[in-house]
Amino acid sequence: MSSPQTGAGDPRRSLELLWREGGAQEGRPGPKPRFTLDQVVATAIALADRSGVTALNMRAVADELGTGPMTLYRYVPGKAELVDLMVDRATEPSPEELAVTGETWREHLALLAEGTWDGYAAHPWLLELNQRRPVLGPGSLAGFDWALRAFEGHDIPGREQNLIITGVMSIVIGAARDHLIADSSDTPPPTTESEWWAAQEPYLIRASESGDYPRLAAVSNEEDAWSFQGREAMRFALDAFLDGVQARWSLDQ
Amino acid sequence: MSSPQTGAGDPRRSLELLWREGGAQEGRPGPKPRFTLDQVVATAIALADRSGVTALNMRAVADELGTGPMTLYRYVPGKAELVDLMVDRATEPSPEELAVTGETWREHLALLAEGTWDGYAAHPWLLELNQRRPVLGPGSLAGFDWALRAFEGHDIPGREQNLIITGVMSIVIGAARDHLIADSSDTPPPTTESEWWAAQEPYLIRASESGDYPRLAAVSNEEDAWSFQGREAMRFALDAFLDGVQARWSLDQ
DNA sequence: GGTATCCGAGTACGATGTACTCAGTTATAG
DNA sequence: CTATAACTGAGTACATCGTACTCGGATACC
Repeated sequence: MSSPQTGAGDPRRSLELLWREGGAQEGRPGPKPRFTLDQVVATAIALADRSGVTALNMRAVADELGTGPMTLYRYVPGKAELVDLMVDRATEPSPEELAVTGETWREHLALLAEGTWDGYAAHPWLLELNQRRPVLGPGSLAGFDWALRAFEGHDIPGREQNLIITGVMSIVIGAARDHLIADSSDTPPPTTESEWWAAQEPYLIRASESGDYPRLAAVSNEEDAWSFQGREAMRFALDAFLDGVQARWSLDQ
Repeated sequence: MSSPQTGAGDPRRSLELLWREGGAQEGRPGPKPRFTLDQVVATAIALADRSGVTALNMRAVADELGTGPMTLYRYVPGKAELVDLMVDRATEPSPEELAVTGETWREHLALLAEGTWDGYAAHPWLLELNQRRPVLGPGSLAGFDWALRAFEGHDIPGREQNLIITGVMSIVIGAARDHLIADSSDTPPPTTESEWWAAQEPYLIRASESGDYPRLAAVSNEEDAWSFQGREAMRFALDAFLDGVQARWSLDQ
């Protein structure tokens, strides 16, 4: 029942941590830290990947590192800021991803969508966070900068470039939220996707038959009305959106 | 640092509560309940509207009602289920909204988008929730059924109707998340939208100047690259998406 | 009126984030 | 080489929040 909120951390602290390039401070008295910030963040991400967001708490991360809960506070000001760091790190495009570029603007944006989708598939806890405003770190900026490659050589105002990329991201995140939330293995109740719909079904049938939702009933009568996978839903909306974008600027692919 | 997760409640319990039409049980021994489930839910919504999701806890809701925390558990099995009820109630279209219909399918979907946007503006805590799979109650179904009116008289398969509506919702929610999250008045740190960006600015400038993000730097140089309001961003993506939908089925508006 | 049932409230416990403290360690100054 | 100063890691403890358990009292049916 408890989960962190991204961006709830003091943005100043999060940004400071995000942007200080692992600056190993030299020439300081005292022992060397036993861990690095990167290690802490990586451990927390691994834990979240494995056990979901509800299992992500300071004691668990500390256990994973073989230390006490309070030791973590030597590296991050609090849990909220740790989550900010996790998000930026998990959002960072890999070198392989950075190396790829779509042949056309449209193909590039499709790659952006697919890559983002894959990212959520690998780190479903990202979807479970309360993402408020994004904390912009090196990872997110690298991703955004890569996305902007789509428009190189085209004459589109920066404002519209932003709006287009934002639109793509909204579509991907929306579809991912609907279809990709893996009920983190060990959060009770362990309701799988099928159990979920099985529980709803009797009520939906009754609702259909009640006559209160005539259009819903009509649609539900069609055989495959609800039979689409997440990636499909994402592609559908994405393609329509990009069709519209293409027409709007008479873009040559 | 703590917040509820929608859909984390046992769906069976939530659904049962959602669909039992305030069935006042008659002829039972024992005193009459002091409150109704509706009252509890309405109180919780009012509290969340006023103070945000972090202030929404069982003790606070109980205080609001002038009773003890445990009394609430006579009406709901737990906080998660209460939140499910709140979501469905807050999502329910008002009678006035239900009465309106767009002249064209496109206008209807635009009304859907605007109405949803307004709903998030009125209940920003909806955006702060970890919405997992939706728990379908009378409110959500009524909203969906209303949305489906867009396609009455058109020959579009139900599956595509669903996909289109889902796409619209993704776009609205994405834009709302980016622009509408009102940092709930009293959650620390009380960072407003402008403070937020002010904190990020120096890092963004340094990032731009570092040369690591050349495309981002180019875009940021344009005067109004980031100057759009949320509703604008939503309309932009929505219009492009609907353009694409329209072309795809050669829809006559 | 007896009785079965249900309501409201109080007490208390477990989980979790984190403030505070202190002993031990180690890089630098002399 | 030694003294010093700062910093690290760990432990203890408290506040918050969800909620299990329990019981006295009220109420409708027989």
